Amino acid sequence: MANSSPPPGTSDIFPEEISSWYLLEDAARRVFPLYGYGEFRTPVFEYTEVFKRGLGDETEVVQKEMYTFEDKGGRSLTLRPEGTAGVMRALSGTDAVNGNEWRVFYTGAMFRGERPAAGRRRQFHQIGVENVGRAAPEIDAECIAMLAHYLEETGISGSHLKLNTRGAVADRKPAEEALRAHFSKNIDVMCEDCKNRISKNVWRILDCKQAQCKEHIENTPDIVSYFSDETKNYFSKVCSVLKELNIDYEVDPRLVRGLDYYVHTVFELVHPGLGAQNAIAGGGRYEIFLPETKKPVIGVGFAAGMERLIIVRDALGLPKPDLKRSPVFLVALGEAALASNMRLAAQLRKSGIAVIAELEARSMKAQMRAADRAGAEFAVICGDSELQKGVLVCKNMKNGEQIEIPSENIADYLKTRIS
RNA sequence: GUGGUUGUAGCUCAGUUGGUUAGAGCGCCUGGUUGUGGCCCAGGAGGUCGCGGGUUCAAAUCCCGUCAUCCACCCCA
Repeated sequence: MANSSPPPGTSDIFPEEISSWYLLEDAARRVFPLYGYGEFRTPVFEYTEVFKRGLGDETEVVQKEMYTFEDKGGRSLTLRPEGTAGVMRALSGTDAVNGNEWRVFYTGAMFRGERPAAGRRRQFHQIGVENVGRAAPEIDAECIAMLAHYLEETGISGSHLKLNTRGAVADRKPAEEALRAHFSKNIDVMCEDCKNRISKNVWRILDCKQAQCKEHIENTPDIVSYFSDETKNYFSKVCSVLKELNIDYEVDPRLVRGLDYYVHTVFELVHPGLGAQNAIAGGGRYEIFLPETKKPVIGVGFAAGMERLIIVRDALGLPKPDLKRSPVFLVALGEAALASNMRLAAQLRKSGIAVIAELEARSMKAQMRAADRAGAEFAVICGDSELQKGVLVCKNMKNGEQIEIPSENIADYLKTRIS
């Protein structure tokens, strides 16, 4: 047991647990194309700049959670901490910059150098969706609807949607000023983090959980009043479309997300089945400035945490498909049978039957035990007498019945009987 | 990065105020059945007690350090 564990915050996924992952990926590949989204794959590492300019220099993620390294050519590269920035980088070379719409989804590993906890890993996996190039509240709402649809498809129920608006870029300044003015009155009694946040990212103070900050957060001025009509109209349109689509949500004016690129709609899907990290998915509308474009690339999207989805599925007691299937075990008694079984195994596999063949000619008892453990539906027994007669003994492992089958018919016999 | 928790066999865990050859259940192997699994019975293999140091006549047990785990803070998926 000495060194069998991988680096902190990473995990091995053994074959017996992989079915949960297939289930989540399969659901994504089924649902998202129904909305016109195609799968997109970007590198797991990018130039460090891609994330700095994408997520914002002052964000937690960029400041202290990125896995950054220099390659042999002296380039600063970073393991992607999230999926959006890379997709934007890729799409900035397309007509998305002119407002032509792209609909893509992705799934893959992300990396953040945090202390592991329940539902939080250093290498974790996300399924994400991006609608790029167009801005319309209807798209935001459809995106959320698609997330709800996806979740339904994975069998997860009982999650709760929180919704908020961060306002248009132009609206930010006045709101930020107001917040700063409000908090600066009491900042000396607030927590260290908040003292830091007041200059770097006032918004984050809103979801501080420290007791000494709570009361000052509670009497925060109504931010909405600082927003323009454009922002208010945009947000109320998102809400009304969600209502039309029968999607329940709760407007949470404190919902602030940690990435700087968000504008207008932000949302988070939380579930009680998790620990303290109760968000299973989150997203919103964003604008990302790229050096090679004059206008920002715009879009709306979300990402769901696959580990967290699996935790919730397990907490809900949802079944995992059983993928362990080795319906036929070839028992060999003696050297001649061993050789003939190798040929038989190859033949059966080519006709689509999953086979485990004995490779050492151990005792029959050991082989039968192995067949049982492999979950075989049939044990096909071959020894000298069978070779002489040109037959194989086929034993049904469920009911114990066994029958001699002419060797040339074995594939057909098994094919019609295995489930 | 900051707190706390745990670390004994492949797995889940016992191990009494420090005291001889460190245990159980499950799993694994062999036999009971000269060519028949699951149940039962008998036997067997398997442990640097996370690692390093210290205290002691004596350490799995006490102390320090370290690594890893899990959880919380933070942040987010």
